Amino acid sequence: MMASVNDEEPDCLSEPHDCVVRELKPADEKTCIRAAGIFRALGDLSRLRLLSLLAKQEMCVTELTECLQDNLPAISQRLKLLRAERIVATRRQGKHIFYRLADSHVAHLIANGLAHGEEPDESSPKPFVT
Amino acid sequence: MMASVNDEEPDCLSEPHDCVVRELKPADEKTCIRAAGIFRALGDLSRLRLLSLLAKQEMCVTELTECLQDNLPAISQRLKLLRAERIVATRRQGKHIFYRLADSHVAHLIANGLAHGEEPDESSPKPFVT
DNA sequence: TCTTCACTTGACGAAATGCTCAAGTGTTCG
DNA sequence: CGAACACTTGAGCATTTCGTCAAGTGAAGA
Repeated sequence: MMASVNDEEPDCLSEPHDCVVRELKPADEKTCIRAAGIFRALGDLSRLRLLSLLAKQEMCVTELTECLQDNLPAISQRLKLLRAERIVATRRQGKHIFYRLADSHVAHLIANGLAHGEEPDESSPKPFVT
Repeated sequence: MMASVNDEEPDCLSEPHDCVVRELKPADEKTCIRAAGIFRALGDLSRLRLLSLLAKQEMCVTELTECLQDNLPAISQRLKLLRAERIVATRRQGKHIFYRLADSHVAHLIANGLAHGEEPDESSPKPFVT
């Protein structure tokens, strides 16, 4: 079950090359967990499409359904996950529930990601098979 | 197989409330696909930890293995995926292969995500069950 | 050339994820 | 109150994804 950690001293490290940085630690664990959760939530095509709409303006579920041409429970499930990650926030108005991006930080993240996605590709996009 | 698109006119839209935005379209499809791919790649705890190291400095695979206390094939698989998404780039130096973040855009995205992850949580983090 | 080191790849099983359908909540209006 | 509307939730299934082990590749040095 445990990952078999490489406890043998590799020559690579005992016999140092340019940079030996064995002491360097990854970012704080909780921070990573939270950030990974956000990225994972953004890392789904259907959810990102939905968020690209909410980045433009607040919308209710039925409107999202209409704009995305998808069925309502599917949208609702996605919104539920996005709410759990606090990427979107809600507001009730009568029978309608309006969704919006939770904060400007999230909005920037999405805008930046989409901006990067727009960049021209030198080589092929590579759909990556595991 | 096809999503059962809501082709009935919902009262919600025929009888407009504050904003009726049925014409609003999500961001360009290719852009979304590419962006979602990047976000998905960042949205895994192990990979994000790895990237948080590369955000600090270029490292070879063995060094990453040491810093992350994980086994080498696992790291290599993650790097393969990150390379496919062009999030990291490589450089060969003798027997070593050094990895670094592919560009500053990606670096910003990671930095922003981690910064957001650091923010204090008002309510519970909610590990979201599907 | 033959070995060693550094790393990559393929294959397979376990776990997580996403969608769909059916049923359930909560709000408004007659 | 009771029906209609807007949405949420639960369960089950089909994929996708991730880690692990074993085998493979490529550069460097003896």
